[in-house]
Amino acid sequence: MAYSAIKFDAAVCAVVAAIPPGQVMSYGAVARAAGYPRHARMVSKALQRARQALPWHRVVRADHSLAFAVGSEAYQVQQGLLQQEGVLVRNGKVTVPQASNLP
DNA sequence: CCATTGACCAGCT
DNA sequence: AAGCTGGCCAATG
Repeated sequence: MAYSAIKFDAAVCAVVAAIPPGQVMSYGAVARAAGYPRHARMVSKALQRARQALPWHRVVRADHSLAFAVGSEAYQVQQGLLQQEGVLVRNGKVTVPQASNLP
């Protein structure tokens, strides 16, 4: 099956849009959920291409650090957006407050 | 068409 | 625990 950037973008778009607030997902996880296990790096391209209002800030690295260089504009923007969602960024790593209650 | 680049990841030292 | 290495695969020059 040939790779189609359109379908890939659509799948990534859907997955990212489905990430609930206060939650984050790694690029690899998004790629897998979209059906493209090895395309972690392509997710970034897809997000750049997607001009829609996607919650791209909920996509972080597998080690929970932001994908941008520390101190860069994008970094601060993402951090701010996450903070609005209730996600804190400390020591270069995202930290989600208890989003679920214990049963 | 070959070489370089990336909003990455898992494994090893 | 923290850093390095190779692998990955499409986009770009």
